[in-house]
Amino acid sequence: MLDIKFVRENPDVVKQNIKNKFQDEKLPLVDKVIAIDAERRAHISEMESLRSERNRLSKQIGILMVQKKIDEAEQLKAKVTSFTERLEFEEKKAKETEEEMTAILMRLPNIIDPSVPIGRDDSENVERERFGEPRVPDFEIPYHTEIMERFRGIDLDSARRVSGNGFYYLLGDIARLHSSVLAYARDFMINKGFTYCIPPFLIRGNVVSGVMSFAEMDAMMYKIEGEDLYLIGTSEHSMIGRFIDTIIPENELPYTLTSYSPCFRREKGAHGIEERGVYRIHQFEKQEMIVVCRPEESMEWYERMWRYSVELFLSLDIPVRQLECCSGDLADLKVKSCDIEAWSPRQKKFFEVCSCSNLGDAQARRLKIRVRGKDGKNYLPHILNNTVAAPPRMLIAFLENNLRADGSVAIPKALRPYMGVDEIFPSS
RNA sequence: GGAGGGAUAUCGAAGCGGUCAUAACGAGGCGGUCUUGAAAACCGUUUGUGGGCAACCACACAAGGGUUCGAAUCCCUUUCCCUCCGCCA
Repeated sequence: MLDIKFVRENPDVVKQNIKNKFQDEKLPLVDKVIAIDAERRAHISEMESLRSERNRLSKQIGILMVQKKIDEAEQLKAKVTSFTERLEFEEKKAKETEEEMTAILMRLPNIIDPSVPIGRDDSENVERERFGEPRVPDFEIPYHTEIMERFRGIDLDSARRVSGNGFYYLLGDIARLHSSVLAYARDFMINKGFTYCIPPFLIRGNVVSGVMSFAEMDAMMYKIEGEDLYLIGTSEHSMIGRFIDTIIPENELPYTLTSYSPCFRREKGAHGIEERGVYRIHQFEKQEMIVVCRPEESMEWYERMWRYSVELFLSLDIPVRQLECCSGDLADLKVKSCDIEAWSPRQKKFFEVCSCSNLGDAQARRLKIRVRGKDGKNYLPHILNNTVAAPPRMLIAFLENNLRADGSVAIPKALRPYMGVDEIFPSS
């Protein structure tokens, strides 16, 4: 969400940004929102002067009442009543134009960073760098569910009967691997100086609508029947919700948080649930990182954050690449974002396992999250988020990359303290 | 779940239909006087958002409605906190 003042003063910048994102259909919105804003301010001025007049007269009425000058007071009362209708009209108009303005502002994309590559859609995303050696072994790598089944590590049939498609039972070593990865990811971030946090897994409707659009809400969120509560789709929802409508003392920044939560997603719409396996599911667990920082530091944090993901995956012997989102593929709220993709020796290509985003001040403006500066003035912080690890999906990359010809799976050194063993063997 | 009490600035707290929300009164923070330095004392200063070129104005007393010429104050709904009872990991 952009600042209306910025749009008013820099309409050409806003329009060029829309063109860069190939959303030309939104171009007319810029002039429209500027016009509505002018109308809105006119109504506000009129409303406020009427209120000022009413306050002045009401005060006089009070004084007259005390002095028992009832007739004069009654006359003034009539005078105030005479323009209440006009006041109510201006109040209504001011509110309406404000809502119209906000609705349009929500649709205008955030100004992207100059470094973002210009491109129409995900096919034009840019590979920036590869890390590790993508290898294709000389034996065949089975589909990830098959690897898990060899360990008696997954039961999708029962999950379908119990909960439906998009859920899983993990068992034995595979379940332990899942927990180990989460615990390792948690400690990895704690060692980077992040504060570990376990947030609420259910949040209120007003928090949900604060952190996402209505369309996203409908496509993603599960609602608890008869309660004003939603299951979170990611811990980011409750983590950011924590700061809604607050003023943060500057000396507390940066907030560097790493949160754990289960994530629940309806996955309604475009992609739907992947038919086989644990690639795209209704329920998974995730370790996340969130940074709230001063605007001038956000790009530095962005670079640091995606590199943390790279470091974590390399420490588990999983080759990755950084894929930068081009302008057209970048979500409207984001200034810059990239995916960390893990190597799949089975598919002989990379697939998404982490998503790192710098949202600039857009999220803070929407949610009224402010920082009190040393000079006493408030400003909007920048907010970033990134995946540390989402085990069900990353287990695919883990198992494929650490699988040996004899069917056993090597446990990388970093994970051994959590797994207790160097390798795991399929059940006979 | 039942009964009662409460939510006002950084904190405590007064105000309980008007003429003290530019929020009394305390405390804390900041600046100053005094002091070799510190403490104490004294003086000053300390909310946010929006509109306006500005002077200034409007809005905000948990949130949202209502009554009224006028609401922190009265009424309704919701949320949170405290005390007691019941239930329960």
